[in-house]
Amino acid sequence: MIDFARIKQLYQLSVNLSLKDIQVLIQSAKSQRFEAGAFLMQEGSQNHTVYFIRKGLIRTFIVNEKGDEITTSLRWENQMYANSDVILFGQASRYDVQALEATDTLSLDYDTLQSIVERHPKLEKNRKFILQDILKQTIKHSESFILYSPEERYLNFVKNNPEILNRVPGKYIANILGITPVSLSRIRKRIANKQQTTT
Amino acid sequence: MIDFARIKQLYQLSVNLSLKDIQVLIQSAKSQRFEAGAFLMQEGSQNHTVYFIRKGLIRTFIVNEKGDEITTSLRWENQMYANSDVILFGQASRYDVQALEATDTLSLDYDTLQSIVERHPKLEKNRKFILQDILKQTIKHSESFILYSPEERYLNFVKNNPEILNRVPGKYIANILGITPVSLSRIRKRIANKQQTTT
DNA sequence: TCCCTTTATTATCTTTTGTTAATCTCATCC
DNA sequence: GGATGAGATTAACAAAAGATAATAAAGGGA
Repeated sequence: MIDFARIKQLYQLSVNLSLKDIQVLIQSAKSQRFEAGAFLMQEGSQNHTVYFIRKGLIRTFIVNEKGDEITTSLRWENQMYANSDVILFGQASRYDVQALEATDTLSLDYDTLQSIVERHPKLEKNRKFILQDILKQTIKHSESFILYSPEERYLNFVKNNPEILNRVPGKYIANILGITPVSLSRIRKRIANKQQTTT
Repeated sequence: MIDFARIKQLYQLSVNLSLKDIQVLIQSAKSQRFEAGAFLMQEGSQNHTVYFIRKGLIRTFIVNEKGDEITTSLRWENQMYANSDVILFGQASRYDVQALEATDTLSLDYDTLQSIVERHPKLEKNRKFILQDILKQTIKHSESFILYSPEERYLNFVKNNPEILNRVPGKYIANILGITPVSLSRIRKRIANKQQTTT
């Protein structure tokens, strides 16, 4: 039985998937739901799973020597998550991955995904597409630290991810911007004051 | 006639290139030399060329509103350079790319490279390999801003790129670390003082 | 070798951030 | 509805970074 909701979600992975390609993927993918607070993976794991988020929101964090949790990424609807430590660097995950809201995913083991792609060369283009897309985002993020001040990074974040602002505690956003929650609070105040003067 | 130096250089692109694959690439690649100070590309260009650096060193910089040059990347022997604005984002380059030393490259138009890869599926693995490698570096760079202080970033840079330190003006390194040259100077002093006290 | 230009360091001052802790706000659970 | 707890803001101080300018050092070219 074909689940049209699934198809629609998966279809957003890329522009040029044929119905047949989609079927191949769907048959291998598995639905998983994580309640708010549940962990998709934990530090030390070798979990090769690639997740596609149908609904919900997850964060990735790393615990530093001081014991502080540092959030390194947020992902939400129609985005992928794969653990770069495990999949790219071949090492145990330094990260924990946690659902911040009840989150519905489609998941697929990376090696399974690989073999499917190898047996279906047309999917290769999709893989490239996904890799490139992740690369684009990562380049932009990396560049933002070189080109912009913390305040500018915050303003850019607000502009580019307005729908996420009210779904996530600000302290996680602060981490991603490379600043402390206290500093983020001050930046917000500074911006508010500037706007007052302007208005 | 086969240029063995070229083969050796190209071979380092990846682990699993067959001699035949190498020949295909070599026949299409072109040697280009840039003297110190010369530009590989300039801001506004749509240059699709992918460069492989056989010898030498280049930097990528962007000119901000104030007119300052901000160096965003350095590349040297056995590394690739491709303009992400043009190739990934499909827009005119915001960057200038300049040789800091006399630099010998092998270059190939990206579209040509694409069509070669499409005609020789075994090269696809290599493309993946290269994309993944760039992604790894970019992730690490991006993460360093979230996880480490400027001082720690500098120490990491020194540890990971000792051979580059004496080939590049520190102000370019400062840019890449996301700090000002003046601040880098102070960090160096701070580190020197700490070591004195320890010894 | 000497000069000139570029780069690095130092100084001074201002602004921002980090750190820690206290206070405030708000949502939630019993 | 009151208590609880997580998150945000504010305060106060120390540390670090930015900006600008002056000085020192180094490197390259004639």
